[in-house]
Amino acid sequence: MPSLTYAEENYLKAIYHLSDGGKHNVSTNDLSKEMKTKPASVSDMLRKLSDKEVINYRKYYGVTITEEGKKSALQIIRKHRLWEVFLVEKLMFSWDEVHDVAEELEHIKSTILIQRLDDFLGNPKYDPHGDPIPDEFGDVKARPRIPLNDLGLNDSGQIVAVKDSSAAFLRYLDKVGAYIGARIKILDKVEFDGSLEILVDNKKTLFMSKDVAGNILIIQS
Amino acid sequence: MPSLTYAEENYLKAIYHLSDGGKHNVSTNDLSKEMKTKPASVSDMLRKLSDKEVINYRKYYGVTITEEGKKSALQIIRKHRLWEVFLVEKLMFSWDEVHDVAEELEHIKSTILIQRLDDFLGNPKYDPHGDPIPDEFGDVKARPRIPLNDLGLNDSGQIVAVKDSSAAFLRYLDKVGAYIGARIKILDKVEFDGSLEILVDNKKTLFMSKDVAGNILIIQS
DNA sequence: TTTATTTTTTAGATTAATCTAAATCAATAA
DNA sequence: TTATTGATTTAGATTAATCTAAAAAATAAA
Ligand SMILES: [Mn+2]
Ligand SMILES: [Mn+2]
Ligand SMILES: [Mn+2]
Ligand SMILES: [Mn+2]
Repeated sequence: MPSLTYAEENYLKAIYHLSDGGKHNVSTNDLSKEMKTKPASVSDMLRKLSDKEVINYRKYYGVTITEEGKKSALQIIRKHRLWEVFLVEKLMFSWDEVHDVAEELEHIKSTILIQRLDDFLGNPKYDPHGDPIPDEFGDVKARPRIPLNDLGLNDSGQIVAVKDSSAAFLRYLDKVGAYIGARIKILDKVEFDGSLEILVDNKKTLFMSKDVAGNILIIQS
Repeated sequence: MPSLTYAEENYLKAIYHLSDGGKHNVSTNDLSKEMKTKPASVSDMLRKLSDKEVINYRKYYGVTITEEGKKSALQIIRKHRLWEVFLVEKLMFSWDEVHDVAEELEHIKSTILIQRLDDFLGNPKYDPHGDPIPDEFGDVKARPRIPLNDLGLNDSGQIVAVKDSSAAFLRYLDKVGAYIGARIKILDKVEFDGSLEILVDNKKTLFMSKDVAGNILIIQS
């Protein structure tokens, strides 16, 4: 694996995410938006990443991630998610507080550190937002997850992840009492605006907008 | 406290240490040696640190650290040492493995992270090398410590810290069975080369060179 | 108290990561 | 199929952290 700078790691991770794990092409403008840098800066960075052979770059046609790049990206994601677990499980952070700190911790370079952190945490399979943690070889246990939106009336399932990990969204979920692991059932779907009424843990009913429901990921059952 | 870059933090910490906590003046060449950079680079950096008012810099006459600078340095040292405790106590690192990783972790910017790490570790007062951990206000519980060298024949005491934290030295101590907390007594002092014979925990006798003894710190008793 | 030596600073480059402004390419629309 | 538009790249700067080589200042030696 080529050695990447801090900034290169962040770009590569963004490319991995925006391409949905390498499935699609990513454009300069999309990256520019994601990274909050100007398109010109992105072009510069793409040349560097291409030189290091972690992406395939054809000028004017966007990028795809290489197999090598995917491996590197998955190691960064692994670190990010393990640190998130550490912060929540051991340091009592709430799930809306961990992202920015993990964004820094993910760049600490030490293989042994991550191995031992993984063991210390009991080799967790998912992070606090329900996202799978790649193993040391980059293998990911992907569960099939669908947006809460896609359930029909009277369907039921379990919340397993969130699509949006912003503090604002997570705090909203805390407030209304939606959490990962919660069992839910669709009591009503409003035609007009796509909003839902759901039953949480056979106990509490909850109204939520289409927008919110689209960011909650479910395993149907 | 002014915000410092990664490199600025490392220089400031070096200045703090080389000046023995602000007691002495530090020269450009000394810093250059410590930081493994050229004197020219040090001069550049001193101007920057001076602009941020963490050091007093008089061209050609070296630097002293300001009160503000001392505070900043102590926060970095606090983080470094807390992370070292974490690595040893929780992740099963040995005391000779922690330094380089802590050197990176100390730069993670998050007040809440350090507060919670401190609590998680049970508010330790000393790091794995016996060095005191400054509290959140920068207050340090300094114990009087003397080099093992300075003890006289039949004097006894307890190992509380090491002066040299290099992996080589620490592994040597592991090998011969000297550790922090060990009770020791001077059985013999060789005039010729300053080497010592000591009794460890009333059990095991140990020979060590003057050089080694000078890097072991003791509280006499 | 001159001269020589050592230390320190300045000048001028380089690399990484960013920016703005200008140029260029590709896709779309007439 | 050409013109327009929007996306992307290139050119030229800037800031941070380093370097080498040269100049200047302080210290030590004669
Ligand atoms: Mn990051
Ligand atoms: Mn996450
Ligand atoms: Mn450091
Ligand atoms: Mn230490």
